[in-house]
Amino acid sequence: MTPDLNLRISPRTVRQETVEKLRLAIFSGVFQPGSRLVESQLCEQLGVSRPSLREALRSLEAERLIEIIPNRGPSVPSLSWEEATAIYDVRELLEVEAAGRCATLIPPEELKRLEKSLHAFEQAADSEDSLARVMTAAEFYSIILGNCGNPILEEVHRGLVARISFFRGRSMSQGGRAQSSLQEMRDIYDAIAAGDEKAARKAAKKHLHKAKTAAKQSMETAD
Amino acid sequence: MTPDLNLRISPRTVRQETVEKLRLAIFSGVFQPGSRLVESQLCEQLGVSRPSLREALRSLEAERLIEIIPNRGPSVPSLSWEEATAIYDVRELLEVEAAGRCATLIPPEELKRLEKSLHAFEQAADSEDSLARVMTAAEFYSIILGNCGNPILEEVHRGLVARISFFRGRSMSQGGRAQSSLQEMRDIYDAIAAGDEKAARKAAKKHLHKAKTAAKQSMETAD
DNA sequence: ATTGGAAGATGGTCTGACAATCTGGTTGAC
DNA sequence: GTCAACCAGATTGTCAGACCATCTTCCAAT
Repeated sequence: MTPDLNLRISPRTVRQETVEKLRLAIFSGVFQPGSRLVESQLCEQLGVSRPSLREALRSLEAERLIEIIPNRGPSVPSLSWEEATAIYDVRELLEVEAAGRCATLIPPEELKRLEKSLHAFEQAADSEDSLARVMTAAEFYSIILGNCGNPILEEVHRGLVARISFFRGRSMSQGGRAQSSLQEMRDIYDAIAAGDEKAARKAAKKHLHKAKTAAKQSMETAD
Repeated sequence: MTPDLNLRISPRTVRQETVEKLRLAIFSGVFQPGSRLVESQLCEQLGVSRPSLREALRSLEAERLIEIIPNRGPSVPSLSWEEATAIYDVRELLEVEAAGRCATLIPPEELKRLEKSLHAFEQAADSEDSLARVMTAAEFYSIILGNCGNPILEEVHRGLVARISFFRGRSMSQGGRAQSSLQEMRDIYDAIAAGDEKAARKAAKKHLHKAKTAAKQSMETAD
């Protein structure tokens, strides 16, 4: 068995970079939800031609990161609370399963990485950098999903999390949320480290429920 | 509250039709897995320009229905058994949840539709039309997923099912598979009709396990 | 005030072109 | 005869420019 023959260099095309730049812009909130994205403006800002930009927009549309209405063009969708709830529910389904599988499957070196990422989140939780909180928390999940033995689970999860990144940023900024989140993540880590599948599922479920509640509150107190 | 103002006509663009035509072509096996899709040829066959075609290809790429390697172009990915297994496992997670929710949520008229689609599958199972079997079975699931109260669950499920359509066609052609599938689907229907959430989950789980096993066998007996 | 239409903005689509890269076969050296 | 280097064709990546269809907005006429 050849070990991960990923040596194939993949030339970075203009379109790929465009997709990544736009994706990052959406995550970081440069484009507010509901705002329209005008092709000619984006072309100028990104320095790419219209065909390249449009291909990039199609990719993002298929990822559901933007909406494209015929003859009106692309815009950043503003998630309703109903949709966000639906996403959180599916996330719960996936994360609980992943945490459970991870508890029996994760190799020692990956467990080490998980511990490190937990510490990184701990530091971020103490700081005021809400972007760092979201990033380190995402890293923590990413390791769990990456070690659940099912790449599809990971892929689907990534897609869903991307769509609620806007909510995560806000709920993580809530007073006290980061600290309680940290405790919940510690519980997940402890369960996985102990190889206790059932406890891992339970901890993951609890964490998701709390995250959902926090998101809802941040929603209601907004503007 | 205005009731579902979906009157907004959506003009069918060239690109949308191109996406649908290509998707259908992949489902029905016109493009064999592993085969390359040459842009210039597709343009001629579909009667669209290269920009339009390329946008359509980007959409399909994001849906994971095709793979695009830089400087080598698009091709239909040939699913390994490992990947197919991973997809079946996630499908199970989603379908079990959907069947369970559906049991308590489905309104009477939708239950009627579900019954009808079960009968349609029954007829298809007796015939030799394997495409009809796959289509009617898909309809059955579609109704369940559409009434689970979570549109995201439905959306993710649709995406996954699309990727294993190739396998479904083959396993449905296996001797006896359609009949045993019919019985399993009856069990799911009965549980939902009775409003028995637990039984619905159990039946859905059993069905998926059997479908997975059948897919594996059809895989092993192939060329 | 409402309706109707005209003008500008924007997206949808096409044509054509050129450069970068890949592929396969041919040639040449050993 | 085998292997390596190389060259030509095929294919994709990217761009520029254009045109028509549609939407939006604003102004004028009733």
